[in-house]
Amino acid sequence: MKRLVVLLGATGVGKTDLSIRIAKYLHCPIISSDSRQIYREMTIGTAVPEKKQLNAVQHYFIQSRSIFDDYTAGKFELDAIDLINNLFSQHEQLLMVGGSGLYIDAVCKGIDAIPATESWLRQSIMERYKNEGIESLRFELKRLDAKIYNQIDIKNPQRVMRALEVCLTSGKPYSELKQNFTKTRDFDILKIGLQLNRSELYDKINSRIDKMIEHGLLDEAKQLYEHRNANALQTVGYKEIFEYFDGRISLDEAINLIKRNTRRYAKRQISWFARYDDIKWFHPEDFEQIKEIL
RNA sequence: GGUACCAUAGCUCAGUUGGUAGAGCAAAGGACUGAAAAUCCUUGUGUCCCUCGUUCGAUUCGUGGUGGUACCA
Repeated sequence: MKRLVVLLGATGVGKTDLSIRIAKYLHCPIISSDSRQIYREMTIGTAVPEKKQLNAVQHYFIQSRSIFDDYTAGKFELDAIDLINNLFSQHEQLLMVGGSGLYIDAVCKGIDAIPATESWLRQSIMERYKNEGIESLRFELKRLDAKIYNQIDIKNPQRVMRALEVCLTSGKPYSELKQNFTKTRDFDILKIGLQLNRSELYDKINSRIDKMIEHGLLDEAKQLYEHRNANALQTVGYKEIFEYFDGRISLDEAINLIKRNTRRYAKRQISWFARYDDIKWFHPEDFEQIKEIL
């Protein structure tokens, strides 16, 4: 059976460097499962691999979509599975690398097929949320789909809006479509997790942010400022700089906020990965030990 | 050196008419099937600076000290 090796871990832990070594060792390309490096307009703030690294190993999905594309985890599942099936005709093993938990799940266990929603509908639901508040949306959702109403976190506006949006586009209760069904893939999956102790990880994160600033994150953000409302730009490292451009905070404050928010993001990733029970954990320098299970 | 004010959670501070205390931020933990670097939830015991005194009881009042800030010299 063919095998997909999944390299995961919190942001800044050292996935990229190790992924190049693993890919060279396995003579295989790299499939990115990173929800932000996929956008071609963002480079510095998302810490895409260096040119040298991109040239050394064939990469897929890195900077392959536009921030105007409305890309989603659902599309990623379809695109990635398609690609993986093709690549398996030439490789025994493939390497997927990235820290976006939902994207990793989309590939490893699949997400339920749900009809695409129209963007005008989401717009109008968001308008309603702004004007009428969450209660009105909850009330309607409860009426349309009491089952999902009891399942989702109704304190979370995004969940309520999403559920409502699905009910309204599909004309069916969301609970009928969302079955949390785990697809069995016709390839094996090996999850390799990278771990550092918390203070070491936070140090690496902090110094990485300083480097991003040195490498011109401000210029990059300036280019993207006019598109700051795009989903893709709701991203740590950009939204704080936009606030600085708006004069709401100083540059120092923006940098400190980027560091803090990146640390929080890393913590959320760690929580997400903690629920997988099939990860083999390693220190990012432990290539020799990792080789033994490849 | 003198005078005034301050000293409470990692930080900024509130408060206790004397019955050992609580907000914001930070931090930690968690949820999460199409925005996911998003979004949401939960979590506050700390010699109330030290000393002696008054008191049944002091973080709260008083004395003395230590440190800080401001003004005066």
